[in-house]
Formats: sequence, structure tokens, C-alpha cells
Amino acid sequence: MTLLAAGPDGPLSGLLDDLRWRGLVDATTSGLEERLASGRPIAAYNGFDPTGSSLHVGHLIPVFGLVRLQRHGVRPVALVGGATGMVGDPSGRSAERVLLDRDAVDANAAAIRVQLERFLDFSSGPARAEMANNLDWLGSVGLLDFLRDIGKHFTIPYMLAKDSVQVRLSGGLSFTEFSYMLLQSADFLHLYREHGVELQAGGADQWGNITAGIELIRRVEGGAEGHVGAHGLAYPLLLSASGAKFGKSESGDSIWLDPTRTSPYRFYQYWLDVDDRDVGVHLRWFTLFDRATVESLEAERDGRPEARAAQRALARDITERVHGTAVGDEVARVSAILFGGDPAHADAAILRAVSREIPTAPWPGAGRHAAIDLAIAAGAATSRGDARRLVAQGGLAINGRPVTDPAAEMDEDALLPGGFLLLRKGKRDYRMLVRG
RNA sequence: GGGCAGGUUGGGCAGGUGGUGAGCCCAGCUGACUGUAAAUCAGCCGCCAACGGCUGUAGAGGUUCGAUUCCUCUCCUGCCCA
Repeated sequence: MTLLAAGPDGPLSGLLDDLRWRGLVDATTSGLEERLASGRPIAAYNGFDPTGSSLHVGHLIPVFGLVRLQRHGVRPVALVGGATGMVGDPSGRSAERVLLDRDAVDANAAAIRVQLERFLDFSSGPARAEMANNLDWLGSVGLLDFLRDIGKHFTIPYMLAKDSVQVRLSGGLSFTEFSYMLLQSADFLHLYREHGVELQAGGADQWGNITAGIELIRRVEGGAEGHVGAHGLAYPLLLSASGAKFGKSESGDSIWLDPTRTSPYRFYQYWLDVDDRDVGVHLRWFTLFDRATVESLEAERDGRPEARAAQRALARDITERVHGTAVGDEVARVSAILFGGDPAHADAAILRAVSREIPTAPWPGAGRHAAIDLAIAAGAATSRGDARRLVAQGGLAINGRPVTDPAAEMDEDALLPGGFLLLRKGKRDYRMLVRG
């Protein structure tokens, strides 16, 4: 029986065309197209660093990459780099600490899996997603075995020729970092042997490591019966039209999927703020919209850019995928209140909804407080000098009214229904104080 | 272990071999114009009781009327030698 792999987005053979239309192909190994055209089931993996307990939007490129692979019938393997995530630390650690780290890695991997379940189907079927942790095989390998089984197959000139090594040679590169490609290659070999993984995907910056793994598999498995070769797929690095790093807020923080790190409101706003020039690419990369939908949203952006229909569709879709439809509804509603009417006239229930989504700090208590101190309390300024500057430049508003006198004082009479004080720094940075 | 070059504000730097850098670029913040855009322009961009004051050149000492500068030790980074 010949099983031809396929998924909701069509057969395996159409995968690369879909990825190309979406602009997701930076490089592939030359045999990949034919391998996919054969229609035989295939598994692919992508590594994720478990140094944190949450993914951020920068991770969404490889995550959606795996999603599209799965939707074309590829079985995706999300590899958590429990071992590779540990070696980067040069400081000497006790055995206990390493074991603690093992626990932390496990906890992080579990948290990341929950987030991945929003995207990938782990439930059933021939393309059922799975997770793996390279600590399970790299963690117990002895140095001598590693050198003999893996290191022997690499020459120093080959390793030195990698771009990732070249750019670091003059600035300093530890042996550990230099060896990283061997560890990643060992991962690919292991997954190839034990999980039938023939394809490694990753960002363009991973291409050198991906090809190193392919090379290792070729050398070790090249003569084996039934050898089918290994393949690589690299996604382009995403740069915004204005040259900003993708995945960072204006203040430079990462935008996390974890709602306790980045509120759903900020998450939604991040996508709503995407540059007109970038929104088409974002729709292709971070939604499952089909080609007709994407192109119609782009046409609307070109015709009525001020409506921001493409950004709204993008923000709504990705927010609901990550945080659920109820939260998506609420942040869209809160955004409409803050940027639509006069929030100072909202009732307590609405203000409570707003306070759930924007940074909210406690009202400093009874008595009178200077506007600048309230700005500091709310986190809109870092010092009194900073707050004075903000007021002098006309950038602070309280309850919708501009603050002109930095020394102006207010007490609890200024609070809106529900005990809220709404501060706005600049045009878009809303914060609240709430009486406890 | 020996030698050399470095460590200045979020990042990158300039200066400085005893008498004022809070000086430049980038990033960032605010305003104008706008669409919660982009681009452009303007202002800001260590702290404070603020027309003034204070702290600041890796850390700790020392010399001096006075140290970012000179001396000693320590820490960190890179390079060369062994």
C-alpha cells in the first residue's frame, strides 16, 4: 500500500509552492523538491531553545513553518534543546545545579508544549506532532564517545568555513560555541535514525548547522541500505520595512506569547501597529488565511490604508490563536474604547475590562498627589525629572485631559467610576492607577 | 606565567600625558503633520528640593590645592609570546 501524505492545505507535493508564495523559502537542499513530490510520508524537525518558559513572536516563524508542513501532511517534531541550551553557560556549576537546570528545562519544555498546542495538532493521525528533548540523548553521551562517533566525521577546515564561525573568529569564539554545530548535527542524526526525521527546518542563520547535520548523516548513513538522504529548509530572516528587529516592541522588549509577560492587549497592539509595507508578509507568515483572503486584504490596504483592515485582521487572528476568542474580543473592544471615544466617560465595568489589559498600579493612597508622582506611580515615567519633561512637552494626559502643570495635585475625587485613574503617555501608551 | 591594547551614560565612540565634557552618533522619548501608519521636521534624552545644585570616565586606595588624566593593587575583555 502506498500512502501519500496530505493535509488540510493539500498534498505534500504542493508544500514548497505554498511556502514560496508566502515568501518563506530562503534555501532548500537540492533534493527536497523531488522528495516531497514523491508523496511518501516525511517527518521534519525544528529546534527551540528552552531557556525561557515562553515563546515570543520571533519564534512564530519556525512555529508557523511547522504548522504549514503539518498542514501539507508532514509529521512535525518540535525539538527542545535541553542539552544545547545548557552548554552556553561558561560559569562552573555544581552537580546539583545541573540537576536543577534539568528540572527547569523540563518545566520550560512543558510550558512551551502548551503554547505549541495552540498551533500544532498533537492529537492523532499520521502527521501527529511530537516533542523531543535532546537532553534525552545528548545528556548521557560521554565525551570520548561523542568525539569518536560525531567529531571524527568533521574536519576543522569544514567547520572553520562556516559563516557562523567566520564572523566570530576575530572577536573571540569559545570552543563550546565552536562545537555547537556538532551537537546540532548529532541531534539531526539521532532524529533521523530513531524518529525517521529526514528534514530539518530553521531560520537562515541556522543553515550552516543544518547542512552540517546533513553532511554527518551522509557520512555515517551514506552506505546504509534504504538510505534516503536528509534535507534542509531555511526560512528568511524577517526584517521590517523600517529596519527594526522583528518581534520587539518599540521599547525593545520581546513580545511574548505568555500573557503574564506580555498582556494580550499589548500583543494585539503589536500586530495592529505593523507597518503597511510589512502587513502583507505578516499575513502570509502568521495566519492561515488563504491566498484570496490575503490578496483582498492587501487590496484594501492599498485602497483605504487608514482603515487598517489588514492589520486588524492580522491582530485579531493571531491574538485569538494564541489567547482564545474571548480574550481576542476583549482586547479588540478595549482598543476601540481607548482609541475611539472618550474613556473618561466609560462606566466602571468597561474601565475594569480596560484595567485587565493595560498596566495598572495601585493608587498611592489618601491625600493629594502631584501629577508627576502619579505618572511615576503608573510607570509612565522613570524619575521626577523624566515626568517633568513629559509634562513640559505636553505628553501626559490624565483621564483624557492634558496635564500642563507638573505640580498640579489631585486626590481621590479625580478617580473615575470603579476607583480608576487613566493616564496616557504620548498618543498610545495607556496606564491605570486603581484604588485598592 | 610574560607583554601589549582596552573598560567613558541603553549600544557604539570622541576626548583627555593635572585646572569645564554630561561631547558625538545610534537607539529611545515627546510634539507637529497623520491613519493608533511611514517619511519628514522640531524639542528632549544622568539625578534632584531645578535660572540653581549633585553624582558621574571598571573597582579600591594613593599623590595633589585640584585626578577622567599620574602611581599602586584588584576585576573584566581582546591580542601577542611562553
